[in-house]
Amino acid sequence: MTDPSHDDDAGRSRLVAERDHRLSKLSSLRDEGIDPYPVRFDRDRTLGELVEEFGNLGAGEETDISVKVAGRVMLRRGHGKLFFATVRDHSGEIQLFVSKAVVGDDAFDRFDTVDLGDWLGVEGTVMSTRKGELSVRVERFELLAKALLPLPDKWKGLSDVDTRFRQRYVDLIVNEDARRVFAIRSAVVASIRNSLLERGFLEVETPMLHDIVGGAAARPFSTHHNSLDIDLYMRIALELHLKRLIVAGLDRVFEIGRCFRNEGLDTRHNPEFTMLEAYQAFADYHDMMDLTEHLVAAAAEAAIGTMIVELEGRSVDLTPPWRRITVADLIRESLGVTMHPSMPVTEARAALDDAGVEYRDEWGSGKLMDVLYDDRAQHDVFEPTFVIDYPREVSPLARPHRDDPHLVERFELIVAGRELANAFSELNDPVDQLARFEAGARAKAQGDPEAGDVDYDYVRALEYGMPPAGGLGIGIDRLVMLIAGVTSIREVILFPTLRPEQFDEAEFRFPDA
RNA sequence: GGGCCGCUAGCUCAACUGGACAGAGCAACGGGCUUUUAACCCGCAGGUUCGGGGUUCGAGUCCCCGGCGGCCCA
Repeated sequence: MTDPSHDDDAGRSRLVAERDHRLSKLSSLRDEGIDPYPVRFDRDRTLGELVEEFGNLGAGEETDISVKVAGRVMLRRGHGKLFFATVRDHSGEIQLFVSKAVVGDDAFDRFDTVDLGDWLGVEGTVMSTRKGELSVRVERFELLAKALLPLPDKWKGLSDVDTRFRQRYVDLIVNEDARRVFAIRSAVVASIRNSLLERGFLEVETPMLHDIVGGAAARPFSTHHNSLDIDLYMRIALELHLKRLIVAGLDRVFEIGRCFRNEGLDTRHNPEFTMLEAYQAFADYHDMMDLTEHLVAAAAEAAIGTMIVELEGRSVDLTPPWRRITVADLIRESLGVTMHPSMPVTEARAALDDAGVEYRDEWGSGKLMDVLYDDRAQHDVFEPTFVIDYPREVSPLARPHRDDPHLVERFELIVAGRELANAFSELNDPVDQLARFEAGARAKAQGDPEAGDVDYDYVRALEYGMPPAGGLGIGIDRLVMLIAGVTSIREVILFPTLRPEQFDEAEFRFPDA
């Protein structure tokens, strides 16, 4: 390969030229016996801790307290025989004050070769500048890792969404808001986990590889196990294994885990996403509503310190209790139409015709009612609302309603027109469950790609007796979207699914060292 | 899958109804500066305008095909 220092930059991209320039800095350092990628650095505090400890230093005040800190160089300001640099770690930022008189001529020249994006370890004393900026007066510094590629615009950051998601590491370096969203995500998950553990729930992990499809209506990803020579599916839900544990007598269980659905990608769907499911013996769906209110409100409080969230220019108040309304009442309220799963199909179809909603011939009144709710009523629900009592036809794992056998004891939590949670009083009658599995299997045989299989082992489990139980599923990604106030699921998933990038291997060839 | 919108320097963006050599800020490079705060000042360089084809005296701009992305819909 050519020596970059003698290479002709003409005709090459600015990026390649800059990278080559930085590569030549690497070889210069190595020539001087300096390792540009040393093995470790002993810092004695984080930058956040440094700011916390010395934040009240008066302007111009200097200490003789020596510190060792590390961070990435984000800004640089040269003044002849003085450099200012801003370095950042995960916890905060600090200014470096690098004086030629303090570090000496050689080290000062070496600092001149430091690039934005480099990681530095420094040792020096804590001081405040004349303008009152907390700084470290650098006495020694060490390159901890060289950055070969330039950072995006130091002020505007990176805004191209494709690049932001493909190179999330760059997004997180330069976009404060991206860091904020993932801090919120971590706090939300921690809060939910803590809330459930406090209530006596046991956290479990169940298989992601399933031999049959069940627990939800969705198309699965298929894979193959070589040594057993069987096809397997990535799980589309957590439900059926967790309920086996309720059969087992585990009483209260939950899992926070990845599910996979082989569907399109849009602002609300990623092929892999995170679900919380929790099951509580001896409880019903009313108990699960109370639990949901607590989990969501506590998560918002923990993550952003308030239950008022801002979304699409509107405020949503998550303070419990939330409105509870039946599907039938909601349809009546927003469309002026009365529907019930027991109504004649012709009348149900007429209601959808009036609303301009399309349907299929094989759908019964319950399915038609659910579709009308889904298409015409759900989107207008903005404040947190439990929509309850769904048609039995669309809820194969939920228990029949205690007052109306055409309905099931089920709710969805709707916020800002989006479904955040789904829960039931769980069906624990093995005879009824088998019949519903078989109905689903018939639909699958007739070509419904989202229908599931008969899970005989699950029916067998029910035959051993599942206590009455309430179950709850919450889409964690959507909950984080709500609390963080973002409108795309890709904003809350660190590495969302993307079309693979095409690389040119020639761009990754390095000159001989 | 359908409709609409977009793709210009490493990043963020300009470029009139088709008109001259495609510009600017940041980053980079060279120089100056020992208290800056997106430091500043001087200088210099950087382009397959997503790709291909077409129309035209002339295309970043218009047309066609393709790629990638975004939004909306199913």
